[in-house]
Amino acid sequence: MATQLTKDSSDRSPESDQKSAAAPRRRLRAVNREQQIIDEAVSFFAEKGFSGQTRELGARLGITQPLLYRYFPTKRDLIERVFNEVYLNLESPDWSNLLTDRSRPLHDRFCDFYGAYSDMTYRYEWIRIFMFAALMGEKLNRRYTQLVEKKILTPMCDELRHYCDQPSIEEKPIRQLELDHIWVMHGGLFYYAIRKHIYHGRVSKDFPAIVSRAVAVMLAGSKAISAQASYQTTNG
Amino acid sequence: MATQLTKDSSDRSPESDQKSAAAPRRRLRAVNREQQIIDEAVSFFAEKGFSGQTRELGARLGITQPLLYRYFPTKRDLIERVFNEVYLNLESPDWSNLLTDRSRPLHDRFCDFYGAYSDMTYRYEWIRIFMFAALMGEKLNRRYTQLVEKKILTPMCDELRHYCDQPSIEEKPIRQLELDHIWVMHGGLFYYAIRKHIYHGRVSKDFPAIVSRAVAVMLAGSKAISAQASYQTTNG
DNA sequence: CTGGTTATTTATCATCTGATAAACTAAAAT
DNA sequence: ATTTTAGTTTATCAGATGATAAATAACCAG
Repeated sequence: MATQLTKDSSDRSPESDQKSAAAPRRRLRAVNREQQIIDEAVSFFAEKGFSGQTRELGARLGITQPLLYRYFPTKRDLIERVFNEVYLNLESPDWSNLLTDRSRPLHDRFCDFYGAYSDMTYRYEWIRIFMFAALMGEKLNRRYTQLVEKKILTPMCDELRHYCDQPSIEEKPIRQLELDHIWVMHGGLFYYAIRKHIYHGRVSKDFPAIVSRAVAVMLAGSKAISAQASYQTTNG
Repeated sequence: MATQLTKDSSDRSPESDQKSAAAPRRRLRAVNREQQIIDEAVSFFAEKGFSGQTRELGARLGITQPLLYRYFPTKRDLIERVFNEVYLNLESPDWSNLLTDRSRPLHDRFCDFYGAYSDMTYRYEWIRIFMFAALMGEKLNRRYTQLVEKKILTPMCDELRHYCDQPSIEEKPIRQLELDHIWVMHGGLFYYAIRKHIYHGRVSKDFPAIVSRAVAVMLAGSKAISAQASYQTTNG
């Protein structure tokens, strides 16, 4: 209670007549200001969640809160723009090319993929906004995980089948259980970013080493297991 | 203003003389009411997050909002009790006994552990409250992950070393990278619950099958990898 | 049945918070 | 220099929200 939001305007004496230091209210072109707001909003909402208040966002930008409403009709509209900003990059890259180039060892392909993928998504802002959105019940997350299943995990699955001398996904369709198996590795690596950026826990810096080992174990283990009948796809 | 808080007292006609249906304001003993509030608060905050409003919580309980403040001085106090309720169960069970019983196959031990562990933690309320708390910056999560590392992952690591004919953790201490390796499987399985309860994504029902396969692959893969020099602990 | 205890409600406060309208002013146009 | 445009602030609203005090009534003891 009584958490004063009024900043320190009270303890700034009215005698402070330093004109130059007073930051003479610079004006930006609309397009620039809008982008500036979005950029700061990404950082702000990533830190505070979407219940963060518009006045505080304004303060971080050095502008007043009503100015936000010149550029975004509602807070919700601003949030949608933030989603776009963070999410838009995801459609663009075509990971499957990286994953399915069979002229290279599978281990290397997976490692390189996670190098690129983690650069894009294992970031403080990305991870946290993604999780905040998920907890809010945004549809964004389901759409994204479906995209991941289609564009990343399914190709991975096919390559893994090939690696283990098993029929391709065209010959034998993928079951959810098989996707979930790949999800364990994929989610396990993603969880590294969750531990880092959401739990603020201690994680080793050498993420490529984690990836390399996880991939190596997964490949070797899958090959060994696929030799046993019990883990084969049961339809046959 | 004039958002009527009085529930549906307005649209209940004064002629409704059904004494029984009118729910004549039952009183509970303080202890029972307190527990009832906590139980509902767990469900409520799990769904809405901790920015959920006390009036809505009261409505779900069929009581007025000020009554909450008879039992909990502030909303924060109620939240702390919710943390306790969800978190308290964690200290009690001693997983290491289950994990370190070398008279049983390691695969079975790991599978049984995840059966019990998931029953406790892969629940809607637990997962979501845990994630909400983490995003709020609560210290609960770091404490918990440290507990997991100490009580679960470290024993697992030791058993895995033994399984791969490597020196015990007493002979050669565990590095963070090695913990992170186990974290990939552990977090990967936890991520199944995240996909289910936070993303509301499609997951296969047969979680034990996922565990069994993930464990089998991890064990076989680790054994295969440990034969290669490149993935040995480098100090030696 | 009566009176006391206390669980519960009603009424209300103070502040927060998203949003709007009008005044203001820096920068561009003439 | 003057006018015009448009970026920004000041003032303010309406509803939301955590919290408090006093009134009410259900339950229990005698």
